Amino acid sequence: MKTLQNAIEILERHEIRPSVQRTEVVKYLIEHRCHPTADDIFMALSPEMPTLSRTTIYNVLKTLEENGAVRAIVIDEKNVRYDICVDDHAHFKCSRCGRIFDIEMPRMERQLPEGFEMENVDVYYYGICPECASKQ
Amino acid sequence: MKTLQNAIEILERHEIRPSVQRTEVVKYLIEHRCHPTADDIFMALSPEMPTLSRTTIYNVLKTLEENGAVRAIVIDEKNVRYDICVDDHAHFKCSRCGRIFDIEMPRMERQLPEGFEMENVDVYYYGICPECASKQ
DNA sequence: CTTTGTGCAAATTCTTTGCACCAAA
DNA sequence: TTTGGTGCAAAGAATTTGCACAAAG
Repeated sequence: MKTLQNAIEILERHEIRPSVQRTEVVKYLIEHRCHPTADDIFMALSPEMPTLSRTTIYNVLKTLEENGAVRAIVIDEKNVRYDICVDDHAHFKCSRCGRIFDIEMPRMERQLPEGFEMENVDVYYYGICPECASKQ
Repeated sequence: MKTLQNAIEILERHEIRPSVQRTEVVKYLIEHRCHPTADDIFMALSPEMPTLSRTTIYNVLKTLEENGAVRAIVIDEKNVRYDICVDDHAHFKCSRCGRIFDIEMPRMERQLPEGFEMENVDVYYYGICPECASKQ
């Protein structure tokens, strides 16, 4: 399983010490590119790490986000979702099945008004995914 | 005060019965295009309507959103913000002062993969607003 | 009178805090 | 031996639910 090495590399590249918990969270995010919530991650890791705490998940995700290793997705009104940072991409949320898909970032001419300094853009599409569209 | 007439019109256009509470919420959203939260609206209307309940604000906003009269903005991780639906526009959040600005929607070539049916796009910019940028 | 809207209190959910303990540099 | 990381229990904040009463058609 080389995802482990991969996870450690990501942490080190972002100057985060690769503790067991942090490594496991990153590993999970690499293997599950389905934009999990903090609780999804907790529930998934909890069985193999019985003493794991939700607080730790929140701590880890906060650290990862502050250091640019993950990206918080707020496409959902309920809870925040997380995505390992790779290339820049947009998100598509299917309003029928609720799944979130990675979508190529649209090329857009950024014509911000005078004086606005942009650091980042998030693009969220809403609609029906191919699967839901086909069945009905 | 013709905002009242305006508010009633908006409600009727969306086939929502213009109760006092609904009309007041819409009036507030028309007059305050600063993307308030449910609580902002509650706090603002509460003094003149002492029996008003937060539940009602949530109910009203839900109805308005379901009928397309307002738009929920989830640019913020904490709470949902609301915007009266007018033309299509993007949002810019200043990471220094936290204010949210309306920005012209960027022209973008939407090249969604085969099969995805788009209903809506949200574009959220993050950065520094002119005011914060000028005062260094 | 039947349906729709309002609002209180309580419950729920997601996230954060305070603090003590453990581990690594 | 000091700093950083983890995790429990409790607190906090935003939103929802259940239910009863009020209002409108």
